[in-house]
Parts: sequence; structure tokens; C-alpha cells
Amino acid sequence: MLRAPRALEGREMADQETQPPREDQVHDDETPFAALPAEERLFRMRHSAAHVLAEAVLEMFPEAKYAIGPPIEHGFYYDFDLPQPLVPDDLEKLEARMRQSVKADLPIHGEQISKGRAREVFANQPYKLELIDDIEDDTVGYFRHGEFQDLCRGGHTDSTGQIGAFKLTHSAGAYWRGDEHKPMLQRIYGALYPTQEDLDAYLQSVEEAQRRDHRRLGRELDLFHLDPISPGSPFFHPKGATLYNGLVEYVRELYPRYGYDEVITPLIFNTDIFRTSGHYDLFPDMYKMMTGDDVEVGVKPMNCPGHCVLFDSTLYSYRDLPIRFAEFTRLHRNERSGVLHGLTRVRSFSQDDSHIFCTPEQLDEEMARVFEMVREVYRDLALGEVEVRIATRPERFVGNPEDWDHAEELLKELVSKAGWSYEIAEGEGAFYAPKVEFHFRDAIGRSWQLGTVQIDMAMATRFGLRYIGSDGEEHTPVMIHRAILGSLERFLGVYIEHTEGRFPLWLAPVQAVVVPIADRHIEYAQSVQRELRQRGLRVEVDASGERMGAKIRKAQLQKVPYMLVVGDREAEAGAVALRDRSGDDLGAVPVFQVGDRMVDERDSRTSQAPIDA
RNA sequence: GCCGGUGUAGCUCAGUGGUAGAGCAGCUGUUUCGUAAACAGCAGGCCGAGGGUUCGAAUCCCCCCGCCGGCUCCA
Repeated sequence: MLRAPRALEGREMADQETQPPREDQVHDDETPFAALPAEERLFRMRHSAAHVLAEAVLEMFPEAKYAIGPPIEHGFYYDFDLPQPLVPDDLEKLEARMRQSVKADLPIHGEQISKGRAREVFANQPYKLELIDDIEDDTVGYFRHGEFQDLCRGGHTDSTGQIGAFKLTHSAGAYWRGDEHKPMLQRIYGALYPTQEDLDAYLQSVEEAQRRDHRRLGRELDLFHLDPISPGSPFFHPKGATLYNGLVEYVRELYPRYGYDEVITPLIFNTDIFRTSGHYDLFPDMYKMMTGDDVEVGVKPMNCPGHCVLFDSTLYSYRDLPIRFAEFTRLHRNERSGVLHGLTRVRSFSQDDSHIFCTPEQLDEEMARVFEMVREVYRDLALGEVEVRIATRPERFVGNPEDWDHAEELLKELVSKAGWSYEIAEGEGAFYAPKVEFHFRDAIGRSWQLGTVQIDMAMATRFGLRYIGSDGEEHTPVMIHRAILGSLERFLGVYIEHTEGRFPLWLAPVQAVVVPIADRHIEYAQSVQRELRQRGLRVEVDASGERMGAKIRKAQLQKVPYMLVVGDREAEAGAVALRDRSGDDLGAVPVFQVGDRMVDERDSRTSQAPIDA
């Protein structure tokens, strides 16, 4: 029941940087634009740009229906119902038309008008009429510039000449009001910054981010590939598997210290188990199949039901608890085709998953221990900025409110204690439990949930789990669901982008390449390789006929941590000329010392600052 | 799943109705070289799959599939 790895909603993410206008500013169009704080100015520029875009669209398609157009992180968008699909050429034309408005520097007027009046003005605009109906006040905001008019709560520049530097970037489909049962509109996105320099810098940063894209690095570094024969199911190549297994090993090594026991449960179950857990009907995405015996079986999408069965196979005493089952086996979820994305949204994955069964009295301490482990892991992996969300009780929930309140308070306290600030995701908890979610961003700023911790008071009851308490009576255990890396696939995707493929030595698929200067040095190179391999290091020799410079370049592009150059001098001295991937020449070092250095670096799991730039 | 885009050699891409191209990678040969690309040659493609239009289709049409960008979903 670990919550699936997920991205934050686009809108939610988009709104983070650009603040919506605060109440006191909504109608405050008296203040001259130039006197506003920079953040507010940018918000207004983006907002007004959306109006200018709508103006251009309405001119190009007079029969267009326009919906909403807010400012967002990096720019703005506007949604339209258009008679025909937009083509890239249209965006250029629209952009040109927008620049005319900017050049004309038309004043933007705003006022409050009655709903009745608004209904007349927007009589041919069904989306606007729907918005008017949903506004609770008696009056609505009305903004216009030139021939263009819009229903709008305000927050604009004084004139169209002030909207800054922008570029229409792309168009995409978007459901009206984000509801997939409602019509799909065409959304036009634009990027906008105060100056051309800012805009160029942003556009360039997007291009740079694309070079870090894990799908690209996965190919360039020969880590994995995806094949149409099984969409959403990565094939990990030897180097990718080394990384993957390195992470598993790392987590596995922590388990004895934190008291976890690793288990292995089936991949395929009679689907009765998912009816018991309550997920069967909620899981349209589960892989199900019928056997010849008319028995329906399914591939497991999560481990918790299996762990419940495992727990139930032994009658435990309170003295045995907490029981901590950890499992890495593969899970499958039939994710909808349109959502698949490299390694970050897949159909086949495994988690560093665990379910902890404890007594209610043990809950607080056990949770503290879980957070300690989370903190240790994120610190070791130097993952960068984490965004922590606490998802609270939803409208439909099970259990009693006091338990919920306690669990929520406990989560807040422990998250704070661990040194994280968090935001509350009101009502976004699972029906059975509040959750803590740990989110990290990918190269282009999309946010992905990696770890999650959940306190569950419901599942154990559904499975009839019990333990014998000190009073000799049967009691229902509390269950904690937790994954720290979360889906290993998704973690790797984010981690590849974060490190730009420059993995710390302990994870690097190839830890050093020996570069013989000429063919006569190959034999010595191989002896260096043997010596280092003896010490468990992953070392390759580049025995190709290339020149040294080319070999170094190749190793550099592969982001191999160390290059060991060997020529006559080194062979003579039993040394190597050591170079690291930052390009620093560390001089001649005896082979055994290189081995010491690498073993130290590996065993201390040093994470070099992954991204300096 | 929905909207739009896209699919040509292992990779990045050119080729818009008339004999499938380049660079990189690969292979072979020559070169044996001191810290980010030696030189030459060779090979490599059912142009995503299927159907249609046409004397003729990578190119036009239909329909699938994958991928990309959003939207929705995400135990």
C-alpha cells in the first residue's frame, strides 16, 4: 500500500515560484506598476502576457472559446477551445501578433462589474459563463485592453508594453478544469522573464538540463534502455545493473543496524488477497489474468498484502514486535500508456520496501527510527534538496479521528525533528493513513516522489492480524509502510540527473580505466588491472589502438572517476599517472597507493559534490 | 487513457512522389603516440508495423504501435 511514485500535479508545481496575488493586492491597481516589488511585477507581467496571448488567439480564430490563463513558474499559459488543432507555425504567428500589442503599449483597464453585466459581455463564451456562475461574490473582475476583454480577478501590468521578454514554447492538450470527463482544450505555454537576458538564460538552462536527462545519459553511459516489446519496463545493461545492485547493497547493509529482516514473497497471487486488502476495485491498473482453472491471479502491484500473509503465518507475542519485513522483489503496475516516462514512471520496478508491525505503544519510537534511517540515506546519497509533504486525513477515511490526529501530529513532529521543513497536503492522505512524502526534482524541474512513510491502522484489521499482548489477549498491530529510495528505477532516474552521471566511486560502474600510452604498455596495464581487481575494484584497460588522448577523452565522457595512464616511466616505477575526472593530474602514484586511495573512497562511500555548476 | 508532435543505419540527423545520404560509433589496415578526437578504407537500412492511392511511396491517405511534450491518473 505504499503510495505509487508520483509527480506533483503540474499546476501545483507550476504555481510554486509565481505567487498568486494576495487578497490585498487583487484590486490594488492604483499602485504604479514600477513601484511594485519585483516578484509581484513578474507575476503581473506573466498574467498580462496571458491576456495578450488570448487577444492574439481570438483575433486568429474569432470563433475560439477562451477558458483560463494564469501565470505559472517560468511563464504563463492560456487554454482555448479552438476550431482546429494548433500547428507550430501558429505559435510563431501568435507570437508576432502579441508583439504588436506590446509595441502598441495599450493601457490595461480593470474594474468590477455585476454578474448580470458579465453574462452579457461573455454571452458567447461558455467557459467564462461557467466561471461566472462559480464566483460567489455579486461582482466579478473585468479587464480589457484594446479590443480584448477578459473575466479576471486581476493583477496586471498598467499596459501591454510592460510584459517583458517572452516566447511561446509549446502547445498541449489540457482538460477543462483538469477533469478528464470534461472537454479537452488546447493549452498554449509561454516562457516569460523581465528581460531578454533573463529569458535567454532560462531557455539556455532548459537546454542544459536536457543534457542531464537520464534517458539520454542512460544511453550514452550504456546503463539501460527501453524496448517497445515491453513498454515501461527497463532493460538494465551491465553498467546499469551495477548501479542498481550497488544501491540495493547499500540499503541491505543498513538493515541489520536498523533491525530489518529481508523476506521474499511471491510475485503472483490469487487476486483474493487484493480483495481482502481492499485494493482490488481501486486498482484498474493491476495486471490480472485467468488461469485454466478459472482462478483469477494477478501480479502484485505492492508488497503489503504479502507481508500481511507472512505476518499471519506465525502467532507473535508482543515481545517479538516490532517485526520489520523488508523486500526488494519486483512489482508491476499497468500504468496508463501516456504516463510512462523513462525510469521515473515505469510499469516494472522494485522498491526498498518495508512493512513494520508494532504495538501502538511502540509506534512513536519506531517512527523516530524510521526517520533516522531516511535522514541517513538521503545524507549519504547527497541527493540535494528534498521537498517534504505531509498528506493529511482525506474526506473519506477509516479509523477514528483521534488516531488520525495523533498520527498526523507525530508525523509533523518527527519531520521537524529530522530537520526538514514541510508543507501540508490537506486531505491528500490515503484513506487508511496520513503520509509523509519525500519529493526530489529532476533535471528540468519536475518533482518526483521517492520515499514515503505511512502509518496504517486499517490493513492489519482487514487481514485479521493479531499478536498476543502482555495481558494475554489478542491485539491488532499497527503497520508502518515505508520506502526510502522508493522505486529503485525512479530513484536512479532522478539520481542520474542529479549527478549528471558522475557517480561516486562506490557506485560508478567502472571505477578506473587504465590507459596504456602505446601497445607495448598493455601488458603492464593489465597487471595494474589485475592488482586493483584483486582488491575488488572495477577496473578496465583501454587496449584499443587509439591514441592516449582519445582514450582519455573516452573515459572522460564516460565519467569514469579515475584514469590511470601508464607508459615507460610508470612501468619502470610500478606506478601509474593518476588523473581524476575533474581533469586534475595527480601525478605518478604507486599502484598499491592508488588501490588504497580507491578502496578508502569506496568504503567511505564518499559522495563527491555531484554538481558543481 | 486524452490532445498535439514525432518515428530514416547502433547514436544524432539530412532527404516531400522517380536508383536511400552525412557525421559519430563499428570493423580492417597503417600509425605506437605523455593527459579531451591520428590517417585511410570497408561495412552497415523491409525508411516503426499493416493496409490503401499511384506506372512508381521514406515522401500522399487510413489504421495500429512506440517515443516526446502536456493533461488526467498514480495503491
